[in-house]
Amino acid sequence: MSNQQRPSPTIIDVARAAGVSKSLVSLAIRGDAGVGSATREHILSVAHEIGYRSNLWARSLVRGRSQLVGVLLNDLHNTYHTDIVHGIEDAAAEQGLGVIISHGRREATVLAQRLEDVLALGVDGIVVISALLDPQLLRDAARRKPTVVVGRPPALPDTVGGVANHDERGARLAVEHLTSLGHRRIAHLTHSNRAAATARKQSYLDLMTALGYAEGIQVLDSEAGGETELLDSILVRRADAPTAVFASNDRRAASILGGALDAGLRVPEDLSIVGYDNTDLAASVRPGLTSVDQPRLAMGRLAMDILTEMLGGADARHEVVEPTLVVRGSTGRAAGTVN
Amino acid sequence: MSNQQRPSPTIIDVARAAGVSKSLVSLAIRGDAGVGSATREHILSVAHEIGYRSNLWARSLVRGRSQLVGVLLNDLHNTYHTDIVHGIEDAAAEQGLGVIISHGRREATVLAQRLEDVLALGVDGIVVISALLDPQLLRDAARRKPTVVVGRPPALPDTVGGVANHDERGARLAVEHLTSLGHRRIAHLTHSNRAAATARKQSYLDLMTALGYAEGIQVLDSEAGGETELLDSILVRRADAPTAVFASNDRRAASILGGALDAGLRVPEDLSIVGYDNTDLAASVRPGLTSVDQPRLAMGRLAMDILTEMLGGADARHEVVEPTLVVRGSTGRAAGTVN
DNA sequence: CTGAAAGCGCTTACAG
DNA sequence: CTGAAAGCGCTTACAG
Repeated sequence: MSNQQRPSPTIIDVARAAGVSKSLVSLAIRGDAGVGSATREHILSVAHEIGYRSNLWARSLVRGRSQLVGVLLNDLHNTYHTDIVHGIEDAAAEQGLGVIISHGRREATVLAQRLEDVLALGVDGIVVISALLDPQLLRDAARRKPTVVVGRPPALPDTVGGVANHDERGARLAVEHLTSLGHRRIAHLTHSNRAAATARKQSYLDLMTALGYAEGIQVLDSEAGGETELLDSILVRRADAPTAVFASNDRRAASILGGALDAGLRVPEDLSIVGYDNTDLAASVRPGLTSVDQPRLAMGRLAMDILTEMLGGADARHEVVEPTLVVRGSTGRAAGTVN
Repeated sequence: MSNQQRPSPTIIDVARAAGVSKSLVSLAIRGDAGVGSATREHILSVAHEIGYRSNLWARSLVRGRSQLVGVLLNDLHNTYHTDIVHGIEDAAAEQGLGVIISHGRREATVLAQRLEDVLALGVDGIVVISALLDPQLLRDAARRKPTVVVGRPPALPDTVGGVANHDERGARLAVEHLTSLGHRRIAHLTHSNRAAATARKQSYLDLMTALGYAEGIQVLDSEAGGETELLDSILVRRADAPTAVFASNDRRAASILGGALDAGLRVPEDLSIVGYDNTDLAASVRPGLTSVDQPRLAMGRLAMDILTEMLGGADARHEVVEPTLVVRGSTGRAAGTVN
């Protein structure tokens, strides 16, 4: 029952047990070429035997780095992040770097605090998977340790690395898919005024206008009754009711899908729906959500690659990756359209 | 553009700038009562001015602890974990402890490696939110640092703290709900042979038998065609086809819900479905999933409370919490049942 | 190929 | 109330 922990052995204990000096133990453990192989074998086996483990604090203190990178998530809940983290971890492992994860519980102030915590912990670099952080905070962080952001903060300082998907093109894929199915009145359901959401909206507006469907434009605020408004206009069969909606993310798309089904509407017959991010949710609901997919694993790797370069002294750089469209059952031909 | 970081100031820099000795700086920063308030103010303002931040490595090295706890997740993807983590964080913050998160990407071997990494990092204690870890590994971890498991590993050593929900009662809630709606032929969709799944299955078997519905028992392996088998038997209207299914978790429940809808079945008219865990997914799909809810936030807090006790030298203890049932649209009266 | 010494940044007794 | 000294566990030149 007792949970007493005995102090873990140090290189001095190993040195004593192996009958050598502690510097030799240090060299042997780190695989220094100047140690005889017989000696090294002996020291290593003794170390293993007495359960020696290198003390990361001492090692980091003297070396001035920890071989650790901190990953900050906006929100643990968002499955969108998961693949990005995996990409980061894969690339980090290849560099012999460990990864520590922290998250802001969707609060910018909490996230800022976590950034501070992770920095205080002594990581060698930081990847922020969030657009929630203030550019000034990012700039400050970058002054302390190489920092890369995945996502689209309001303005990315050039001292901070960046990876983002091409939101304009993603939105274009969504709108083009719908118009190719014959939709002319396509609503856009959004809320946030973050850069990514703004870019998606603007791209939607531009393309609708360019295609000559300006009259079919309808921007709805998902947090201000936009969802209800949209569904009502379809239910009462208003002539200008949209036949399709492009939501700025899957969460909103799933929400309006649920609302539509609850109201007795058929999807996609009465309403086609496109989301953004291609999260788990998109595949879990019925009908499945057509959604714009960001190459998340690749984005994570890319972020870590940029960080690795910066760790090596290179300047920060910004990369933009191409989204693709994943078509599922939530989109179909517009009513009255001939195939 | 350049990402040069200047070395951060140490207490020696602060001491020099403030015109005092470095020990005094250390005392002042840690708020030692023996430092005059004027002196303390002065030192603190100088420290702030030159951007001093305490070096965690050095501090941990000399104090022998880091004020950090490691949280290990089976899988970042599982939203079930999120609230537990929040509970842990809330309780940890009250103790002035920081939290580091790591995860096993659903692989027991990866998780074991992460456990090792987190231990090597020098955390003061560990909370494992997973039943994936071998009891022997847990025992070894507990010998090094206080360890608490949330979930139900095959066998929990008494040197390891534990928090779990009462799976037998949770399963009972699910089955009782269905029988109260008139269901007599209730299938159980499961796969894993982990302790939690086994307990849920056994409880289902016991209750069905005790209620006299032994003939309505049908255990299906979700990974071995069980889902298809179940749906087919309903589609071909076999006399003994189940009218309801209790899935051992929400993921399986959502999967069979999707399959049922894809096959043109109505839920709950043709099939009632109950899940377990009450994850986000349960509320996102349509109809919403009736699901057994574990008090996750409370479980996280409880785990951290137990860890705090152990950090103070107390023995490990095991707690079991009560699940509740959240009813949504996926369950309804059995066909032919009079209300 | 091996050992003695200095030092990373901090905390902790211990004198004054 | 304040300062000089030792030491946490390690790595890194530097002699031998």
